Amino acid sequence: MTPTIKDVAAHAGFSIATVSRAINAPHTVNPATLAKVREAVETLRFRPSPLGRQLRGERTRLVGVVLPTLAHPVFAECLQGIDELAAAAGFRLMLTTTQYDTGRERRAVDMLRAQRVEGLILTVADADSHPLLDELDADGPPYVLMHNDTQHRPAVSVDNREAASDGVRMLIAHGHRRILMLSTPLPASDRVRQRHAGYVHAMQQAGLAPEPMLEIDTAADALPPSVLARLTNGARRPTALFCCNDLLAMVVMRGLRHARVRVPQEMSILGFDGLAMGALLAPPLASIGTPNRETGRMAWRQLTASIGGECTGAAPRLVLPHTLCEGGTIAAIASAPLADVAHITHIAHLARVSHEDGEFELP
Amino acid sequence: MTPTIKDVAAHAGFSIATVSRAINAPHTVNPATLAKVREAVETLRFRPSPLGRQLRGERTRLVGVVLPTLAHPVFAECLQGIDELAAAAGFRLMLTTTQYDTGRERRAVDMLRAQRVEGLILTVADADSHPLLDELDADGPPYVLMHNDTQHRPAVSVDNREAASDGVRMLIAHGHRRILMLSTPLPASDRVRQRHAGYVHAMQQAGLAPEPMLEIDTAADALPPSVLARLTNGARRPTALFCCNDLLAMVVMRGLRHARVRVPQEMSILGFDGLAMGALLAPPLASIGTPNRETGRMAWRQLTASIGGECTGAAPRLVLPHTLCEGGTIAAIASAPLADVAHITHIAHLARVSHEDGEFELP
DNA sequence: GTGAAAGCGCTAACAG
DNA sequence: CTGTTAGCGCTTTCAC
Repeated sequence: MTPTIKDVAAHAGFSIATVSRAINAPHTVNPATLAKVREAVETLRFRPSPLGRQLRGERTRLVGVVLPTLAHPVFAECLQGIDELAAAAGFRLMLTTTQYDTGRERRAVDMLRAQRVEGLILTVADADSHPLLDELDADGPPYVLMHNDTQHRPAVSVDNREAASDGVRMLIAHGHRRILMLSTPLPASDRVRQRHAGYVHAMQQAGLAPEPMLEIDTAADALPPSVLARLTNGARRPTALFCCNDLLAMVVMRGLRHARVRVPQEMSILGFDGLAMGALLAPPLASIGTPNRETGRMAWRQLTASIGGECTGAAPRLVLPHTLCEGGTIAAIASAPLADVAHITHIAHLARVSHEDGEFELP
Repeated sequence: MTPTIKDVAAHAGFSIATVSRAINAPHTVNPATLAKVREAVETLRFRPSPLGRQLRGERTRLVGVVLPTLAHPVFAECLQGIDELAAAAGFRLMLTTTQYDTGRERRAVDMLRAQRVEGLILTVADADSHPLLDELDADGPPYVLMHNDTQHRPAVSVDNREAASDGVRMLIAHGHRRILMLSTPLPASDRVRQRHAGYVHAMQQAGLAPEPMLEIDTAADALPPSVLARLTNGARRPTALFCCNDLLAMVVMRGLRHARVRVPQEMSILGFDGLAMGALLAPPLASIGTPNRETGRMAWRQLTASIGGECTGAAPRLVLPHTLCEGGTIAAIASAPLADVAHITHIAHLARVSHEDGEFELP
């Protein structure tokens, strides 16, 4: 069996208390004693069991992470960011995924609380109304939402509304007037809601008519005829598509390719996520980038601030800057000038970064 | 504070022993008592602390997972597979990533062993010679390697050598004779070594001359002139490229596109990994697919078999079937017939599955 | 059927 | 500076 502090004490010829002190407060023991204890620790290959410490109650050095899925690179990158800092700080990560299922979210959090995690980092389906989070606020360990875009709870994310607005304004600045927003058929997350609000805002600001999101089935091999018709026929035919995420954008690009619609000549495409892989497409996908790794890192920092300094009960909301990832999927087109374009110019200050965050790692 | 078994005992008017029994062996207590205890558990919202149980020593229900990175979809998908089964079985996952760093691998395993995990699932840089694994064999908890392709240790993976051979044989069957294998500049992992061995084997079997792997810097924006020259000039000019992974294949495809080399007309491309995203490229990337989610699941099963049934000390090696993901990046070309093509025909039995494993999940 | 008590590995008073 | 002791939350004999 693995050696315990008792074995070390016996081997070194001291009490377990002295061994404990030698390990946790070396300066309080006699150097000679220290040496003997260290020697015993070495020969027995003793590693103090966190369980004993954890049971004593002070700190478990455990943090729970709850994510919808790892199949989406955005969340995998966030987790990567958390893990970097957590490992360096000597914390252990307990991970669960939920597949966007509220029941699984609850079970996961219950399990993690039972394990006495010191804090939680989580991405939930919808953060605005969520009894689970209310409970956490009331009597739970500190937590930080990640990628959830809500005003009412501690969270780290980009401003999805503003980011979407910026993207749509860029499309408008390129001469587009009929811009349609596309989304996945899943029930709207807070993120997607915010992105649509941003789209609506930018359109109205420019005096253009926003439309409801058009839902696309990403599982299908091709775009259904009805969708294709909506995209390519009639006076309402859009000249640009704003896709609520990059994977959707890629699926749509494939669908258009099969339908012989040229991108960007006949249709401009803007995605959201800034996946590194988008830069490898032909043409490279223009997208709104979110700093995923950095989001994970900052969520960690916010959380440890709450854990360490008891001062502020809840971490504040932290808004990280988004970026515009330029690509080849947006064409400038000639069109009637707008009455007012003053508000468009401010996007110039945005850094034009190409996929800053996600560098691939090759196996 | 969170309630303990003591609080429940006090509330119900029984001893903590009875409460413990009511929870863990309900049939051994008086039904009336059971009801009272249950009621107390409900009102206090008592959740037994795993820490107490874990300290008692029997089982921690903790499993450690050590991966090189999550930035690569292959590993993220594996983890997804593990998590599915682990959560269902009531196990908790402790995760660490290593960035292919041996030092971090060791620290991660040390930390997890200290936490008294009941088992480990890990992907290491190179499994064949690895003191860490020898230690685990000697006195550690059971472990299973995932995606590491080695004969000498418990592992779940595809047969990388055979998979690579199958892929190269397919290229040969399409008429290709000058086939080059491309790899990333990283020090070779056991996987890449096996894949190259498979390439060499298939080439020699067909009487063709294998060549050393050509290393490509995937971080660069374009292919360097020297590489481009090797790929496009002279009599040794290859007609097909076998890339040791899909991301590399995509980078190479972009490089060729920029150099105005048409795929597949002037160059055929075969990748390895079967990333779902490959199907979204133009043309869709042909690749050798690995069942990642299933690899994770099977690694879990192998591990729990070792944990549960003390019978076999070590789980055996498990080889999962690979698949050929058809795409549009391979062209048939006319070429001199081979002396012997009998050995090629056997690839017909391989399932031609298009990206069976990785369905995207959209946020 | 139930309770008292010991002990898992460790830390933190409190004595010596 | 070091040892003794009392728990942390829980399970598990062993009596009653």
